[in-house]
Amino acid sequence: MEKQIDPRILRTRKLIMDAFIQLSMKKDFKDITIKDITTAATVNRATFYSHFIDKYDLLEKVLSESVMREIIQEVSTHEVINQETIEAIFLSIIKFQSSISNQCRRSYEAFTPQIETIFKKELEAFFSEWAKKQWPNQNKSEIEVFAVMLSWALYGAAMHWMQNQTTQPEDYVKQLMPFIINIENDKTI
Amino acid sequence: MEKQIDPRILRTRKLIMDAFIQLSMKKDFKDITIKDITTAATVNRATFYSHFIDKYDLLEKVLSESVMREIIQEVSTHEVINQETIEAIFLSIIKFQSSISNQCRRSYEAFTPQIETIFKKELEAFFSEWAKKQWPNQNKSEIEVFAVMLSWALYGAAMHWMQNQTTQPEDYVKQLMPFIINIENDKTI
DNA sequence: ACAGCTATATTGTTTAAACAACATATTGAT
DNA sequence: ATCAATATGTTGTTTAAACAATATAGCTGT
Repeated sequence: MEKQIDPRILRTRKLIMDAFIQLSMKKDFKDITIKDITTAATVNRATFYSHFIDKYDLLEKVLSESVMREIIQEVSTHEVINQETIEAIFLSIIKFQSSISNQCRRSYEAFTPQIETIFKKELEAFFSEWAKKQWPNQNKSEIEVFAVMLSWALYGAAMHWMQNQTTQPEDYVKQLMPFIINIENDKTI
Repeated sequence: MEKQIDPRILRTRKLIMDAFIQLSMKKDFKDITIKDITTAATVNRATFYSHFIDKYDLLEKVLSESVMREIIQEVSTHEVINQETIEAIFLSIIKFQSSISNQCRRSYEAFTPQIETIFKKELEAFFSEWAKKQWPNQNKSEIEVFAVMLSWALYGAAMHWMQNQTTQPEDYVKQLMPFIINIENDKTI
C-alpha cells in the first residue's frame, strides 16, 4: 500500500501553504495574489495551478490539512474522549477562530461559512474515528450520529462564546459538560 | 548580461545550506552525514552531489556565501569606511567565530585554516570594492594592497582577541584604531 | 580478520517544476 | 469611458531533481 508520493510534491505543497499562512498574517486575504504566494514560496506561478485550483481551494486545504491537524494533535495524546478532551478541543477552536479573526479581518466574515463547514467535517471525522475505537461493538450509523452531534454542538458553542464572550472560555466550557456527557451516555448503552 | 539562474537551483542550494547550518548547531561537523543534510533539506541525496562536491565544499560555500554575506550586510548601510565600519566588522568576526567555536566544538580547530582563508578573501573583496568607490582616482594595485592589509590586520586582531579575551571586544577594537587610521591616511595621498 | 552494516559517490531513466507564450479578466488612474 | 498595467488561468517545451541500481569505502563488533 502507501503510495509513496514524490517528495517534490510534498515540498512544493508545504512551501505554498507556509507562504500563504505567513502572508495571511500581514495581508488581508482578498489582497493576496497568486504571484505573492508563489514568489514567497519560491515556486513558479504555473506550479501553483498544478496543486490548487485557486486561492479559495488553497484556503480550504490549509484549514483542513494544516490548521486542523494542529488542533487534533493537541488532543491526540488523550486516550479516550472525556471531559478534558472536549475542553481542549473547545479551547482550540476558540484560539484558532480568534487568531484568524485578527489576522484576516474583513475577509473573516466572508469565509466563516466555508471555515465552519471544514471545521465541522474535520471534527466529525475525528470524533467518529475515536468513537469507533472506544465502542467497537457500537452500530456504525449510531457512531456517526454521535460524531455529527458532538461536532456541531461543540462548534456551535464555540461560535456562541465568540459572539458573547461573557465569561472566561475555561468557565464557559464547563457549562457545556452536562449536555455533552448525556450524549456520551446514550452511546454506552 | 545577468545569466538568470533557474530558481530551482537557487532554492535547492538554499535548502541544503540552511539545513546544514541548522544541523551544525546541534551536531559536530564530523557527525553530520550527507543523508542528514539532504533529509533535513527535503532533497534527494544525489541532488546534493550535483551542487556540492562533498561536505567540505559545502562548508566552504556556506561560509563565504551565507555567513559572510550576513556580516557584510550589517555594515552595508555605512556610506564610507570609517572607524564605526571597522568596529562593526571586527565585532561581527568575533561574534561569528564565537558562535562556530561553540557550535562546531572539535571540528573547529580542524577548520580554522580554511575558515581563515575564506574570511580574509571575503573581507579583502569587500574592502577593495569599497575603496574603489571611495577613492576612484587611486591606482588599482594600491587599492588592493590596502584591502589585503586591512583584512589581514582586522582578522589577525580578532584572532588575537579570541585567544586572550582580556578586555571587552568593544574596548579592544578601539585600541586598534590608531594603526588602522594610518593605513587609511596612506591611501588618501 | 572478516562479515554485516552504513555512508559515499556515480549513472541512466523518469517526472515535477520552470519557463515562455498566450488569451482573458480586473483593476486603476486619467 | 478608455487605455495601460496587472492578475488569472492554460498549454507545450525544457530542465532540475527524484529515483533506483550499482560499486566502493569505512566502521564496528565478534
